[in-house]
Amino acid sequence: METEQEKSQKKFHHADDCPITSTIDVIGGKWKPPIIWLLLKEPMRFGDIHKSMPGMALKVLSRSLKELETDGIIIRTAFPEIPPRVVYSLSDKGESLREIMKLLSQWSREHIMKLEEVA
Amino acid sequence: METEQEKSQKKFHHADDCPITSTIDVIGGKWKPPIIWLLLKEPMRFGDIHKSMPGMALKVLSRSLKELETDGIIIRTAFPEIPPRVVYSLSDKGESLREIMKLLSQWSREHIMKLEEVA
DNA sequence: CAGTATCCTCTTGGATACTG
DNA sequence: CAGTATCCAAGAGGATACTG
Repeated sequence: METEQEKSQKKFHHADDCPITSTIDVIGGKWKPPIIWLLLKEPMRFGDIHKSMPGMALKVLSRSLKELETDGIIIRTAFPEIPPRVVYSLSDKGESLREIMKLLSQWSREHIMKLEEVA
Repeated sequence: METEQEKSQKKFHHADDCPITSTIDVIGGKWKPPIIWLLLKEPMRFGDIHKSMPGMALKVLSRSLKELETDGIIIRTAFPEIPPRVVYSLSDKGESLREIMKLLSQWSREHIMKLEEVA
């Protein structure tokens, strides 16, 4: 009998069709994982996210947030105040990434950070 | 009491320190996931991997394989024959990605492909 | 405060030709 | 067969100045 993995492997012939690639497209890149990771803890304002990521250019943050919003991972809520206040939070779809994020983080601690201790 | 997630979030202030980012660095990019996915099924020769990924440039494949080898994910075995034969297989560390890959693939099927059916 | 606009560099990805 | 070498295009990432 055919396994689940074999079934889904038959589905793709190009990388674009690979189910894993399409997930990486959504959560991949240098800054999206830390952004999701932060928002998994609590909703945050634009400026606070920025402050939490020293080194990330403003443009990169705003583009990342826009893409995550387009992909339905996060929700942007703007309050019509002066000065403006914008809060980003995870959608249900974004929340559903929690287990994956935990696994990715765990794998890193077990397979990457331990090497650094040795080095 | 402090959760596991809170503990590891304290550890990073830059994206480079984010544990999830360092995992994405290893398995991210356009072609690495499909390569790992293929090798999770069985060891494969260079040419066969190439044939399985139409559209991927040779240079990209060889660079990806080299990086995966450097990161300890795959093992390169060259047989001293003419014509040469080189087989790539997963290391234990690569094999340990199986659960993550399954989750990523599953998430895609549940949250991305279903949208395409509607569209 | 929450972004845009501009200009820049570096990496990734890609097509094609060539080699041990 | 299993790659390299070369040249090129596109996008990600980054620093800084500006705006509603």
